[in-house]
Amino acid sequence: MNRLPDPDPSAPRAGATIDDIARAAGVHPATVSRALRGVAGKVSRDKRAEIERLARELGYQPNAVAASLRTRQTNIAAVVVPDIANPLFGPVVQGIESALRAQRLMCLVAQTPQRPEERRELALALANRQVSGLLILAAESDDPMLAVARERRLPTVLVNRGSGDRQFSSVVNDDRESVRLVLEHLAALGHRAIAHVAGPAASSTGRARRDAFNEQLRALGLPPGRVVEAAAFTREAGRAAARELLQSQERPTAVFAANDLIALGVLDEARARGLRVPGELSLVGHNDMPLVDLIDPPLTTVRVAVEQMSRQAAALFLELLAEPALPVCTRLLMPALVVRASTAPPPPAAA
Amino acid sequence: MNRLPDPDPSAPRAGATIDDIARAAGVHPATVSRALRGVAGKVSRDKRAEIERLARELGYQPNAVAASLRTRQTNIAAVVVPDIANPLFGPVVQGIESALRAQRLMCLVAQTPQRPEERRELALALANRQVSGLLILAAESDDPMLAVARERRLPTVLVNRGSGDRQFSSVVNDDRESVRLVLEHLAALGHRAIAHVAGPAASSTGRARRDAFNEQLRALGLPPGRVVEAAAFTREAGRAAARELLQSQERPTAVFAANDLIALGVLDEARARGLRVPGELSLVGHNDMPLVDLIDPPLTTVRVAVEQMSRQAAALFLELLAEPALPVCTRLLMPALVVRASTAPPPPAAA
DNA sequence: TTGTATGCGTTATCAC
DNA sequence: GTGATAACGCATACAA
Repeated sequence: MNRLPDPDPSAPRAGATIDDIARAAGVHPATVSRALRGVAGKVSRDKRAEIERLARELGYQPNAVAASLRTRQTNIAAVVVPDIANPLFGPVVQGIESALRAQRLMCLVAQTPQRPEERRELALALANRQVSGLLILAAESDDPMLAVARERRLPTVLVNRGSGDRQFSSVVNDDRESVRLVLEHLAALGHRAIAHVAGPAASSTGRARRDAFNEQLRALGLPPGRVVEAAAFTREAGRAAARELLQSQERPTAVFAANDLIALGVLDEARARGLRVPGELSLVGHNDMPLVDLIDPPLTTVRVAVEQMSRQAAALFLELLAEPALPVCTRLLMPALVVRASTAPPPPAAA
Repeated sequence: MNRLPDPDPSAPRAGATIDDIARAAGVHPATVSRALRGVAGKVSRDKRAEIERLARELGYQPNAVAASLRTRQTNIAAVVVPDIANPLFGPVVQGIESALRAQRLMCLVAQTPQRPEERRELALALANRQVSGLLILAAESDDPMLAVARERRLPTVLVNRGSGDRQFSSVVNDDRESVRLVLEHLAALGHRAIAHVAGPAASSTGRARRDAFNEQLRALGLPPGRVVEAAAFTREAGRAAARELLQSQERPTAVFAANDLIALGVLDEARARGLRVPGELSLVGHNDMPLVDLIDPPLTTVRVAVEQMSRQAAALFLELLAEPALPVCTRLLMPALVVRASTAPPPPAAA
């Protein structure tokens, strides 16, 4: 015999189960289960009422873990994000959570570990918890998490990064368009010496924007621009990268930063060197994160359709849950240039 | 008989269970369980090795849901937060998640619904999923979630809001100290007509800062200041509240906003009215959120010990899990004034 | 419409 | 050390 006295010997309060209700109502547990879940046309009007009354009376609360074990579904979405505090990812997660919870899905949120091994472990842990699927923000290329997703056949949506091999559905900003908008704007102002502070090569957006940068420069008939790589999408990394860029002899007249944070770092460095922005140096960021409209000077940047991104990601995820065999698809989001005051024509001398 | 063909008739890939391994190894499932969990001194060296080998070979992955059902613990912490995208809460959640995952706890993150009824439902849903406990950010007073936490005996930590009735442990900024720092600073600059744009009365920080405002004004021998209430902790609400404040005849010479977002709204409104900040109006925010150092003018504000907050919240939560009967405790975090350029002496005429 | 039987995958107790 | 057994709480196929 096993009365399971293990977990807690003090046995605070049992908490009624379906069996308790069945006993009280003089019916079989199966009937209670059906009644409480409102299975249509399967339980008589009065019995149902009685069962519901008793459930309320006994303070019955269903055990979702037990139900999950039986039905093999948890209704939990795993959201994996590099950094919740990031001003781009935060809003995306917030949008995803809202959309998903409206469909009765809860979100297990985990931050992406650095080491590949830990990433793999994370994905495995998530899979072992039987999550319904994965939403991965800013996955890196060849991410071990993707391998796990494939092995375990987890419905997966990539957000803000495409899968190079088109193995997973994704929702991403159209980075080539972003870059085109920026460069056209700078070219129209008269800039020809344009540099790019790229994001880490490990990130697909980092690579995509860098490639597009070179490509669009050519397309616009501009000379090749210098590219330096920031070690991360942070203000500090941006500043470090800018140091290299701004101390050289042929200083660019305009800098396109891979994201706003990096742009702020560039701004820090320009300030430190006494360079006026935009007088001596034009600066463009990317993402239009909150408050960049209030800094001095208000930052010209590219607005990513964050709301669309989270909406579409959630929608795609739900489709995938409903139809796991759904063909892989990529949804491109159109960016918009937001011209503010950090860009101006180049100084006469340099033009 | 029931082979449970219900969930998925296509039956993609079984996925080995403990029983499969037991069969393959010619031992009892219980032994496999013990071996795989590394229960000390309970299974022979060689049998364990063999079992581990087979587990690897069969690609065994434990089903955490089943284990949770049996052990009655999920190792999932529920983090409830008004808005993940909020520049204060985002970092707090990020810190909590990091600290908790280091202890093998996953975070179910949910955003606080507006309606009390929905809040109650959320808390119930969380409890029904058998989460190990709750971390609630910015709980409102008389929050139905707290009632559920009590009823269901869920280990609960309140973050950035105290529970009025001291029923729950909490980690909060010392708001009285915050206000003291601000008012001393403004008084030292020579301000006497100081107003406060308060947060919603429903929030404990809103109330706490407002009360402290009146109290500290008296303590410093300053005349009572006007208080207007913003409908929410947002830039828009701040602007709306400021409208009321700045159009009146006896305009204050300094405004203390309940948080930075509200302060930005006040700044918007001041700008719209052609008021120079800090020349004609000094402005102080609260929280020192990212980028307020870069806006024009750089905002004088109060820095909340965000990292400490998440660290302590996680630590307190873990203590509570280990010892549910832990006496209720409140951990106060010391704020720091960050003086930047949005504050200056009042204009001569008004001084 | 309701009851019966069984299993989801794991772990704890008890006896050997 | 190991096996046998019995749950954890719920939900379904099937029979009645």
